[in-house]
Amino acid sequence: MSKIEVSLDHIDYQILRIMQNNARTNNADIARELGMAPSAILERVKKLEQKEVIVQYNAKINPSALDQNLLSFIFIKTSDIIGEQGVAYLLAEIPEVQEVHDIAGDDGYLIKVRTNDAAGLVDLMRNTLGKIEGILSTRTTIVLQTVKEEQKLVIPSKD
Amino acid sequence: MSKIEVSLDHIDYQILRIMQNNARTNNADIARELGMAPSAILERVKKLEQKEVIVQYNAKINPSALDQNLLSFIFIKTSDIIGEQGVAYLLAEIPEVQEVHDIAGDDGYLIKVRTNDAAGLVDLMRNTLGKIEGILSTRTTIVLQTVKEEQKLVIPSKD
DNA sequence: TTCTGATATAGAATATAATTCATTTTAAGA
DNA sequence: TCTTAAAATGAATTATATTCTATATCAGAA
Repeated sequence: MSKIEVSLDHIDYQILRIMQNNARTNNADIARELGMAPSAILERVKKLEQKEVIVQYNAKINPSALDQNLLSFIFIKTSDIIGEQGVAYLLAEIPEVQEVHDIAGDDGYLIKVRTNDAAGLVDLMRNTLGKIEGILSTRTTIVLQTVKEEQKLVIPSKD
Repeated sequence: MSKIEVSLDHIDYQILRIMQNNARTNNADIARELGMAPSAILERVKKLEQKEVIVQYNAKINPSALDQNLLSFIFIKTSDIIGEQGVAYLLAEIPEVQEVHDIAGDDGYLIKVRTNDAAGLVDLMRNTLGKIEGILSTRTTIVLQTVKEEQKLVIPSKD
């Protein structure tokens, strides 16, 4: 997701606000809500996609429906040189790893991992992380309960 | 998002896989891909929503398009009693706070925060977090670069 | 002011898709 | 085998997406 410089007007913001809340809202409904023609909405949405303002449409699935009940954050110290991110890319390839962040001050990464349970986490650390060259140490934080988990951005109310 | 016990078959898994990758895939396309009638897909998708397997449809927006270029994780120690989460709910109400997790071992929370820049973070900490009773201390980790950020779950390939 | 070009929108026409519903199929139990 | 419930199909209807052309809007140049 590259840094982009785009100019969005308040109609774009309204579209983003609607889409962020329900990505399956159809153009006709958006058009009705904003008092515009569906074709105009279609054009704007396509443009937002094309400018990579809208990156993706996700269905958020309840982890417990797939029996994925353990969420963990792991700090990982590596031998990666600053600016290089060899280990990071390896981490990013692991399906259970949802996020990989290069963090300041620790010569390392913070990753977010979802597994079935504690056994699954141990297994992942031993058999997957354990096989990655360049990991010097890890520190794991277990999530007991998630109170909020969204990726909604704050959208300006005016231009 | 409550814990749920549901029985999903491999067709449900396939639908979830498709929806997770593109929540705007229409029923007709899913039907074509799975070799079924659109009406059958419609029924299943509605059932998945109703059973709260699919929780929400999100549009993922590029943060930099909204000039939100700083991501931070903050560990927060509080005077919350175990089991009670007064501070957590206050944190969850802050729009810039995307996630609030109750974590093990630290009498505290881990939150994920998105602001325009460092000044925005300082402002948030001073004027918003600073006003919350019960916060004992904070430790902030700044994200320099995000290598991966998804919420896709690992979906079983068989029942 | 008047023209020009670029951009955005509306609105009509057509293509696709969603939705409903009656019928059929399937699978498990009696 | 019969019964029942759940799920799927396929046809019919309604709604939406998409395309296209004509207008409208606006900024800058003559």
